[in-house]
Amino acid sequence: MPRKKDYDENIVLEKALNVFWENGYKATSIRMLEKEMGINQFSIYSSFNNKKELFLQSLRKYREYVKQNVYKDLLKPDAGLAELKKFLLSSGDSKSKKHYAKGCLVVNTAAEIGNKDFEITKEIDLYYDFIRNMIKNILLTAIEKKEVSRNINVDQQANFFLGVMQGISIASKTMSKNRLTDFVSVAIAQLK
Amino acid sequence: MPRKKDYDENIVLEKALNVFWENGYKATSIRMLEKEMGINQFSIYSSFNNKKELFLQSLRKYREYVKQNVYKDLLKPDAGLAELKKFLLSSGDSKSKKHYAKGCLVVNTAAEIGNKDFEITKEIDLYYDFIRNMIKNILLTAIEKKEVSRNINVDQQANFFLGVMQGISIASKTMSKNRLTDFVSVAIAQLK
DNA sequence: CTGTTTACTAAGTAATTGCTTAGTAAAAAA
DNA sequence: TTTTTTACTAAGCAATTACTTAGTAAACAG
Repeated sequence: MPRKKDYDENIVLEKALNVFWENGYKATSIRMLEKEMGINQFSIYSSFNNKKELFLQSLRKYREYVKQNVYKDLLKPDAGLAELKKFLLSSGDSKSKKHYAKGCLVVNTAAEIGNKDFEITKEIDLYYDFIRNMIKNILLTAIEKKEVSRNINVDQQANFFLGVMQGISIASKTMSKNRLTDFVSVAIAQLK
Repeated sequence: MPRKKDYDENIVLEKALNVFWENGYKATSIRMLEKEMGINQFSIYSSFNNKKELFLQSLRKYREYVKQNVYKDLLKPDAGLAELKKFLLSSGDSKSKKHYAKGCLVVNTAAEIGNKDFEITKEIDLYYDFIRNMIKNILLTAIEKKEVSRNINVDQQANFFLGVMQGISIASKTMSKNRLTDFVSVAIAQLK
């Protein structure tokens, strides 16, 4: 019977995800991936077929990652206006931690590849669906908790905050914390 | 005395701008530029020094371009709430015209290069300053015209709409017209 | 005309791109 | 142990990358 793989595909995929996140799709070379994933090119191709499929799998892994990390608090069933506020206001702080903000991998990908590749666009859509749904649930909870008016249009507001989050991802790369806070504050305040 | 150039540097720069706009910085090769600009590589290098400087000049040209085209109506001294509304609501329509939306070159560049290159970041900042200032003037006019309350925080609102416009640029690449309209409608409605 | 200066064409540079292949190592069924 | 199957290393592939260089063409002062 065959020899066993020396590496865990899940672990090297997460490392690949981080290289793509740091550099973007085009600017990430197989040699960079080889180095960061800690395996030979041959192994990359035997496990992930080609660069694009490795990227597609990275996008899927990213969705998993943010659910368990970035959006953890927002996904709790009782998350309401307070959690949304806290999350958005802290979105600008990532810049102070690191030398520069990486932004959201999906937003970066939308900017780089947009609607040019069908399969990549499908992954972008899936990510947006996830965000939109999460926000919708938060708003419904906020209504239950009487934190916001019953009269708000939940779907419309979910699309608004999805757009705002795309803006934040870009803005956090170059804009100052104060200006980002202005942006987010107005977005939240309009919920009355 | 020397021979004259066979091409107009202003014209070929505008063509270069469009190649960068369509493909992004990294994905644009000198061969592509050579072909679209209609001149030999030697001429590109003799006029623009290297790829990065050609890109920096393209970013400056882009600012000129949008002032004379995209933001023309918004830059009129009497532009107020009506013009802002009209502009934002029509931002999503660019998608219906073309096969896919190119978005804003500066937003695409912010996503691709972010804060990694000092000179490029400087150009991004200059563009944002221009947008922020334009919005501020529109809001001041809108107050004069009593279209919005005297009590709004003009600087804060300008940063808000700057963020919204970054969101629109990304969102217009993959999101549907209806969802974009939701996003923009809420952004405008909060001005009361 | 001649001489000087710059612009052109076209070929070439080394380095890097995504991907493959030839040869060897290891795991376990027989 | 032998055989089969897959995983590894390392070298190699053609194509493309940003950029240069050698040689020729054109503009015009003298």
